[in-house]
Parts: sequence; structure tokens; C-alpha cells
Amino acid sequence: MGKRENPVKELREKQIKDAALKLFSDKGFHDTTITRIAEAAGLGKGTIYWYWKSKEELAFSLVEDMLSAFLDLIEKSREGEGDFLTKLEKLVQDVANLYVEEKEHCRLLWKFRADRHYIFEPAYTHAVTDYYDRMRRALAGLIRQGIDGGEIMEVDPRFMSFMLLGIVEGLEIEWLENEEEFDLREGLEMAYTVFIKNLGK
Amino acid sequence: MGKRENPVKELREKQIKDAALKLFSDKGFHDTTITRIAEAAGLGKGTIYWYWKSKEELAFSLVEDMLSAFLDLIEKSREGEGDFLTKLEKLVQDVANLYVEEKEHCRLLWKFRADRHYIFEPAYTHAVTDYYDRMRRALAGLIRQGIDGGEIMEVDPRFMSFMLLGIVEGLEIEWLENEEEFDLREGLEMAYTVFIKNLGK
Amino acid sequence: MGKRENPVKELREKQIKDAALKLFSDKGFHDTTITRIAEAAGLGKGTIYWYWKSKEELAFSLVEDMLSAFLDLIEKSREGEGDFLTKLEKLVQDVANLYVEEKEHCRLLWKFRADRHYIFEPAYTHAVTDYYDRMRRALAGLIRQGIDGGEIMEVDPRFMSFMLLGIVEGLEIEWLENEEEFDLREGLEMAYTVFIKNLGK
Amino acid sequence: MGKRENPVKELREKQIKDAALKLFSDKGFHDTTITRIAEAAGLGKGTIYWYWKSKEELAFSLVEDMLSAFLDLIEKSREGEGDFLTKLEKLVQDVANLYVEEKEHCRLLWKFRADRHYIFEPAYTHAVTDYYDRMRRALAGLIRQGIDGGEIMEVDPRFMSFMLLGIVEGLEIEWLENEEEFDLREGLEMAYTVFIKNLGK
DNA sequence: AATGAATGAGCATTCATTCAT
DNA sequence: TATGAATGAATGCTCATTCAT
Repeated sequence: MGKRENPVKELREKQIKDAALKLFSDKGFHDTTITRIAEAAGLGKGTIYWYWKSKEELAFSLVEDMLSAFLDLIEKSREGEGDFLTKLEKLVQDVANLYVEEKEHCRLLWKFRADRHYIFEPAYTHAVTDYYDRMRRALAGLIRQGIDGGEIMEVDPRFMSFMLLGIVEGLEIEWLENEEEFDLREGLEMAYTVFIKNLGK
Repeated sequence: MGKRENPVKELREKQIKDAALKLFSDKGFHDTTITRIAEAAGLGKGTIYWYWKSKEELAFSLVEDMLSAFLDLIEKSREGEGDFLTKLEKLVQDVANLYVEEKEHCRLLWKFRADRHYIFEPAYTHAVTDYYDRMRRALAGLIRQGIDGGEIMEVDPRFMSFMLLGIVEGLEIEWLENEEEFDLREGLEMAYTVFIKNLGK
Repeated sequence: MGKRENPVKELREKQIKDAALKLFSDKGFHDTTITRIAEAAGLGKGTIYWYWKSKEELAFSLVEDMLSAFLDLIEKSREGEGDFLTKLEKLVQDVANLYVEEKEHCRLLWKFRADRHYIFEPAYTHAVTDYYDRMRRALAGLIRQGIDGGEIMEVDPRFMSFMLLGIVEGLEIEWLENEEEFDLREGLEMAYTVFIKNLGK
Repeated sequence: MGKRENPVKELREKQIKDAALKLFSDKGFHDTTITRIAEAAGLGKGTIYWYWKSKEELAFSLVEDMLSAFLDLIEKSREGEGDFLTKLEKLVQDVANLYVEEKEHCRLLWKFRADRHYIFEPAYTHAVTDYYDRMRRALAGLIRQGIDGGEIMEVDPRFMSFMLLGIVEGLEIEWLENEEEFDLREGLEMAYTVFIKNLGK
């Protein structure tokens, strides 16, 4: 649709994001310096400030990439075809795939999660919190579909959304901290099975 | 009859730990300064260094307080009386109580968890990792008791220990981030019920 | 072609070195702060760290400037034209000139000399010690030439190098401490005369 | 002459001075802490302040011990029996003995020498400078005796005192820095011989 | 667009000294 | 006399950000 506005812009943003992702996910926010990111990106320090107005904004853009991908999955699932159980099973698989494919984003998200209240200005913190809210609302909507469709028992969808998100995040942490020993897919699979058996009528 | 002990040692350590706990759990490691801790404790900056040799060590002592309490609960449970299901139910309640009573410690632990590889020197990082290992081993041992006692089905105790710890941590995070909306006790209770139903023969 | 070099690098390094030389030679290493050096250089504190990685390295570069100039004189002398006595006389004059022209460097060197084992990391300390070793070796070589040429009596060149360096340093100290009363040139001249008379055949 | 005023006082002062001498001569003024001295003396930190009013005063008392011993030697020599050459030869031997016996004091003196202007308050600095002045005056007086007695040629006694002191200090430094390789006694002996030969009529 | 030299606020830590006991 | 807990001024160094080129 028309020629690319600015192919250099996209290239530069990618260079910088790639470098920043690697470093943030490895060393966290505070131990990653703008200087190191610039070096890793093969650019000057000032160039980063041409594309982002602060270290915080750069970090936030990476957080947002992952959060929006995750939210997308949940929202797409809710709006997708098929019955609740089919959707949920697919969602669990999609989540596992996303996590495994984007392990660095995953790790970055986790590293920033606890810190986010003081890494980010209130506006960003709020934006992050908002993503999680929307995820829970989408999950709650999905669960409501399952209840309404008679596929699972009456539960509180809001409460269940906290449970599901918590469990997924908890298993994600175990995986990130013990990659060699704990298989995320297997964990998610088991959690799904157990919960479904119990929620199913 | 030996050397006179510092008679206010315990008082001072408490003053400092209380102040540090509050600040670390609120602002995290990097945004909490020694100066602020000293002010909050009503002491001079140098006094903190009389009782701990660095900011890192002070932080670690708080982390360790909570980790050892948590580990203690699990290990005590394993060695306790009664059958597996009774023990597990009690453990879940104890954990919930510990968390609720020590919410600040809990929050501190979580804030430091992802950061720990770069907050702490390798020796401390290793010590923390070791606590989690011992928790999983204790949990695996407990589960093994359940299997051997014929109370639950044959599962991989090691794998299950990752699952249980992950779920507990995941729910803890949801709670810490959404205190008003998500009740930790209720969440743990539900997770327990669901799992037991499924693991039980 | 190739990266643009920092066009003010040399200017800045000079600004900083000049300020540092003045302060170090006046107050010694420990009582000279980076902040004061920066102020005296009319630059920000951080700028010093752009050009040197630590206070120690800055100090060392000043030490090295003088040590290498001194060593150069001795080594050049040895390789120069003429017979031993001519060379030695010229060397003594050159040393006097260097000292008088670079009195501040001289004073700095002396102030750092005794401290060097704890001002500097082992690597730098070793480098300094190495300079003195090379000076003595060069001196010993020169003396050997005098012996081999039959100009002076058989002495131990190594031992004589300690003597010569010691005497020069001792007179230097008297001069630095009593500038008004003791004339370095005259002192060196006399030492030269006395020793030559005795070493000559 | 009456019983000792305070035997504990003397014991304590000795304990502290011994510890301080060892540490100062090893690490210099700035890298020696009062805490370390107190530990090494087997006493509390406060006790040092009972006997000296500051770290500076303690350091000064050690400097003074050595300076006065050295001055004493020179002044005694001047007032002693015999002709100039005999006195001077004995003085050189006495100095060598003092240095070798009191190597730690020697090293301390040297380490503090360059620093003294900023280690010590003006009053102490002046006192140190004064000692060196008196040494030179005593040496000059001795030399004047030699001239007046017709034993040596007409030289400027004041100038010669700078020369002699400078040479002794210079050789002392070479010795302290290269104990294994350079023998102080031998160096002093040679310097004496050479000078006498030249000054003698 | 891109650079990187310059800045200075901010922080952990040290240590001489004091003083209540 | 003797102690050692308490203090806080002082310092080297880092690093996000700016801005002239």
C-alpha cells in the first residue's frame, strides 16, 4: 500500500530492539546500559534517542510487543470458532508456542514484571496493568462462553481468570528458572487436563 | 562470662530490617537507598554497616528470612503426622497464613526473585536457588509419600513439585498484584481441591 | 577515511593532565579529589572518566610521562656518541635540566614514589618498578662501557647504578624540600665531580 | 627515681605504637585504619584516643621517635671526641646501624616524608622540617670542625650538609626499595670513602 | 539522521572520631 | 580506664540524557 515511508527507520528500530531485547532479558533493566545497547546494535548512543525518547520507552516498547501478542492470542481465541473446550485447548498450545518461540521476550517480561512499578512512570505502569486486565477480561469472557454453552460448571469467570493467568505465569516462571528440568508444554498440558476434568460437567 | 554482647544488637537489627523490608518491598532493590533505610530506621547511615557489611547482605538476610520460613513449612509438613492428604491440606493453609501474615516479605521476595541474578553475588544467588531446590525436593518427598501410601496416583514427584511450586507462586503473584480482587486463600484452596480430585485415586 | 577522531581529545587530555599534575604534585594522591581536578580543568567530573578509566589511571599516566622521560635520557645517553665521561657529564646536565623544567612532575613522582604500592594496583606498581629497573640497567650498561673503555676503574656496574640513582634521587629530594637553599644543578655537578675523580683511573 | 608513675600507661603506649609502626610502615598512613591498629594492639578503638588525641598525633609520635634518634646521632657525633674523620666514619656506621636495626621506623619515615605536608597539620609539618634543619645544622657544624681543624678543604658547610643528608637519604631509599640487591652499609661505606678522598686535603 | 563528548545528580561505602557506659 | 556502637562527612564512580556538529 504505497511505498515504505521509511525503510531505514524500520531497520534501525529493529537493530535497536534486537539488541535491547537480548540485553534486557539477560541482565534486567538496571544492569543494562544504553551504551551497551548502542554498541550491540552497532549504532551510536544518540541514535537510540532519535527513535525513543528514553530508556524507559524503549523498554516499554519491548514489554508491549509481548503483552500485545499474548493478549492477542487470548482475544483471538475468544472470538474464534468452535466450542469452549476446543478453544481453550488451542489457546494453551498457542501460549506454549508463543512462550517457547519468544523465550527472550518472555524472560524480559518476567524480569520487568516485578520491577515495573518503579522502572516505569505511572503512565506506563498503568498501561501494563491494563494489558493484564484485558487479558483477564478476555479470559473471563471465554469462560463465560463455556458456562453459557453448558460445557463447564458454574464458576466465577473473574476468579477463574485470575486462577488461569496465575497458573500460566507460575509455570512460566518455573520453566524460565529451570529450563533443563521443567518442560513448559508438559506443565501447561497437565494443568489444562486437570482443570478441565474438574470444570467439565 | 565472655565478652559483653552488644545489648542493643537485636533491637538495632530489627529497626533496620523493618525499615529495609518496608522500602525494599515497596520500591525494589535498586530504588531503595541505604540513606533512606537509615532515615526510616532513625539511625545513621554508618550504623547499617555496623550490622551488615553491604546493602546486598542486608537484602539477602530479608530474603533468607522468608525463604527459610517457607522451606521450613514444607519440610515440617513432610515430617509431620498423618496421611498425605491431611498434610497437604494443612500445608496449603499454612502457606496461605504465612503469605498473608508476611505480605511485605512476600512482596520483597517476589521483587527480588527475577532480579536475583544481578542483585546478588553468585554466592548469594546460589544460596537462593538452593532454597528453591530444597523446597522442590521436600515437596517431591511429600508427594512420594502420597504415592507410596496409595493415596494418589503414580505421578513423577519431581515434575509435580515444579507444578505445585509454580502454581503457588503464580497465585501469589496474582494476589500481590491484585489484592483487592483476588483472594489468595480462596485461590490456593481451589487449586488444592482441583488437584487432589485429579490426583486422588 | 575511517572513523572521525575526537578533535578535542588532545586538548582535553592536556587540560585534565595539567590540572591533575598541579593538584597531585601539591596535595598528593589521597588529598586530591576528582571533583577538584575537574573543577580546575573547567570540565565536568564525568569528562575525566571519558578519557581515563579511574583516578588511578590518570595518576599513572602522569607518573609514566616523567618516568619515561627520565629513562629516555639515560638510555639515549648510553647509546650516544663520545666517551664515557663526556656522556656521563651530559647526562647529569640533562637530568638537571629535566628536573628543573619539570619540577611539578618531579614533585608528583616523589610524592607517589613511597605510596605507589598502595596507590596503584599491582600491575601499575610493577610497571613503575620496571621503569626503575630499566634505568638501573641502562646506567649499569653505561658504566660497563666506561670500564671496558678503560676510562674508570673496575667497579660493580650494578652496585654503582644503585649508588648513582640513589644519589640523584637523594639530591632531588633535598632540592624539592629546600628549593630556596639548595641548588640541584650545583649538587649534581659536585656529585659528578667527586665521583669521577674517584672512579677515574 | 621514685616508682613508675603509671606502668599501665607505658605498656599501653608500647602496645599501640608497636602495632601502629608495623601497619604504618607496611601500608602507609592512608591505608592504615585506627580500627586495624586497635585490633593489632589487642585493644579497643577508644583506648587509642585515650593516649593520643588523633591518628595524626600517633603517627607523629612514631615519626618523631626516629627523627630524634637520627638527630641525636648527628648531634652526639659533633660533640664527641676525636678528630673529624674519625667522628664522621663513626657517624656513618652509627647511621647504618640505626637504619638496619630500625628498618620499620625507617620505612615509616620514608613513607610519611613526601606525604607529611598533607598528613600533618602545619604545626607537625613544621616540627618535622625543624628536625631536618637541626640535622643539617649539626652536620654543618661537624663539617666546620673538619675545615677548621685543617682536615678537609674549604667547602660551604651548609651546602655540604644538604649533600650528605641527600646522599644518605637517597641510598636509604634504594635500600628500602631493593633490600635484596642493594646493601645499605656497603653503599654508605663507599659514599664515605669517595667523599673523604675528595674532601681531604 | 546520526554521533559521541560532555554533564552532574545520585549512590554505596569508608573511617576518624565521639561519648555513654 | 577502657570500650565499641554510632555517626555522617566525604569520595570515586556510573550512566541516562543532551546537544553541537
